[in-house]
Amino acid sequence: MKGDKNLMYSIGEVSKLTGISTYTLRYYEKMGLLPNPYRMDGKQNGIRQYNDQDLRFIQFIYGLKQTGMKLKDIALFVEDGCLLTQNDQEIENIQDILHKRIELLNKHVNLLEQQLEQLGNVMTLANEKRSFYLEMLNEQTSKPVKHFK
Amino acid sequence: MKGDKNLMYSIGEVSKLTGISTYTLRYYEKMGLLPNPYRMDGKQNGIRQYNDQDLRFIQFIYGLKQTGMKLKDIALFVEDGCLLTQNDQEIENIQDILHKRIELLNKHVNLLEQQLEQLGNVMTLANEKRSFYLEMLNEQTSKPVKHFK
DNA sequence: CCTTGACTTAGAGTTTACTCTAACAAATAT
DNA sequence: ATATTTGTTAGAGTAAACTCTAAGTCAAGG
Repeated sequence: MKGDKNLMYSIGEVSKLTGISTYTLRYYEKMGLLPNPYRMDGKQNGIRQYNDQDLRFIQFIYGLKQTGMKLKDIALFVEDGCLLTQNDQEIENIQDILHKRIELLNKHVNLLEQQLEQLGNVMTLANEKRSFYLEMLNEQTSKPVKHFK
Repeated sequence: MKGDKNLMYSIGEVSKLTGISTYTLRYYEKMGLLPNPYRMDGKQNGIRQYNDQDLRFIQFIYGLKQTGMKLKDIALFVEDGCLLTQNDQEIENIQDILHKRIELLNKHVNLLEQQLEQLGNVMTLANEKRSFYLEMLNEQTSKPVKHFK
């Protein structure tokens, strides 16, 4: 709880803080990427209220998405996470759930490592090509310009 | 020309060598990601023939795509490249084209650097979460299992 | 009181990037 | 000679991931 402001945020505020549109936030919720947030009671019954923990969770999930995890895989990950908080589940299942989550994370970390490698390769190639173009530019400018017109 | 086999490849061979489907290769060509390849003359007039240089180009382009460059941006990049081989262009334009290509590559390299950073963050978080789950698993297994059933 | 603005929902529409189908041609295999 | 394979085209279909619309609720400001 250290450093937490214990504030609640509307979907609009979360949208501004994360850069994810409200459409997309609701869509992610529907798709099972985000657990159902608390809703206000009384007259404003139904309005979503996010806390700091929710916000951090959304940012983590978005990080997974941004680095190429499929929405369906993220949903799987989140689904298992939700089961962990259901105390009425049989205790034996928790081990299976933990194994599944660990496996999913392992799979993603592997993917990230591959991406890292490919990214490096493309950067090298891009830099090489850039140097080539820069060289061409130099040649262009050092020689008197020929006009064909 | 060193190391080149100077072979020609059909679209099917290119597909097998690159792992890109023939549908996708033709689609990329239509979208302007790949310059029009040579076609056979005579009776087999119309059949695409790719050489080693084409193959390397396709692989570079695919690398850009795989690391998150939008097809439209790749098309822009390629479009400018094609102009370079049109000798009837006015010479002044070549400098502009080189500047544009360098700018596009700079933009992409920046994007890649950002991705690299985000990737690192997500990996750290994923590893942390994984450790947490592993710890939970250990606690689970060291204690006698409680049955609620 | 009434407008403005932020929220709610279900569901329709859009964009991107393929992915495939249909209909046909030409070369190779049986 | 016929069947199979591999190619050609235009254009239709699909899946994922948004993105928006329509119709409505609620509360604060002028």
